[in-house]
Amino acid sequence: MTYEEQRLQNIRDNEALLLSLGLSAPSDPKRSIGKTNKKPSGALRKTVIFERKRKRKREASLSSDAELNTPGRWSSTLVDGTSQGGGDTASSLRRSTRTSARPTPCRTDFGSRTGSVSGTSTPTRNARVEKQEGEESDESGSEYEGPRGRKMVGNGDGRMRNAQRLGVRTQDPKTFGHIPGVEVGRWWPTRMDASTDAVHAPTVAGISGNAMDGAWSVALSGGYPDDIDLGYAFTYTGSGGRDLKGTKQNPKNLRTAPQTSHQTFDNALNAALKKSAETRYPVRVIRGFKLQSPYAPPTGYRYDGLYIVEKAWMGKGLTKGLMVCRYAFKRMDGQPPLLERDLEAEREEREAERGL
DNA sequence: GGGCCCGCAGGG
DNA sequence: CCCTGCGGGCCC
Repeated sequence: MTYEEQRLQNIRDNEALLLSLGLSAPSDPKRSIGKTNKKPSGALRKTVIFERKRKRKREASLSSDAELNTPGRWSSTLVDGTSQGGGDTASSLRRSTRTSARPTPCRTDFGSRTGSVSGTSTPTRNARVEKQEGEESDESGSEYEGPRGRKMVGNGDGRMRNAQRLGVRTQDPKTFGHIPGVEVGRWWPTRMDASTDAVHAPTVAGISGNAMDGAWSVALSGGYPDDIDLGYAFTYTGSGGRDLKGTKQNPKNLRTAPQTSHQTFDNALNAALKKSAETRYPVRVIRGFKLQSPYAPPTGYRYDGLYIVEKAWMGKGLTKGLMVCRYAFKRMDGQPPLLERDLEAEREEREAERGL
């Protein structure tokens, strides 16, 4: 079986799994917009069509604030919920993303928060608080007003480059549920910025959590192309099984690498999601631009709200038949609707910019 | 677009 | 300290 055959087979299997869990459609029929007489193969067909149409290129370099401000156009298609707040459009959501992304005033004690389930974690204080204060003091001209922090570091060979620096974190990411002050739909240009806002702390890892408490958040970034994303439900693949060091002769010290061994639930992050399937505590979800899905943002990363891990199991992965840990997620009810990409509108916008 | 090589959080 | 992990900037 070729890679592509295996991928499509896994997508079919994952879709069938979601179907068996009753996740093939939103749980509340009233929340479903439009005609939803989808055939079981509908989601797969949609995924395939979408991937054929989608451009992989990241639309704009993130060096310009003006470009940071244009994560792409959205349709106002409602996916699994009714519009909340009456007349709230996708554009207003994006606007609020920008205007509310300014870091809140520094607070050094996180204290207890309502909605926190863990209550036992002791967040470490960010050591760069003082250094960060005073930066971006004049934000009036900055369209993206989210967390910043760039510093030049050596590249090991005399060259210098911009380094990602975490901003001032005012909330504890090791808690369950929404982060106070962070609305569903908030958008960031990078993982580091999402980490600063405490929605998803790891800057590389897809899963945040531990085996004892469960998972607080996950990032969907398209690292496993056989996962399926229905928006209100999706499958997710665990971590591990990759050789990140390279060979002894050629140590790459990579952050990601092809899978070379089986994943297991002994992996702390995989165990965290397995635990979440037992506790049914909510997991924050962010979707990234590399995710092959109609629900992925065109650029950057977006907070899409709370999901429940409905099931954890082992399955065959895409690489050499190696096993992976898999999970089925379902979106909780009563949240703002998801945004669906409008590829046609994005194409028109690109052409309009080209014509300028 | 591929290769390189870093920064970062979190856990052991 | 060490290691892992669905990043990202910048080189060619």
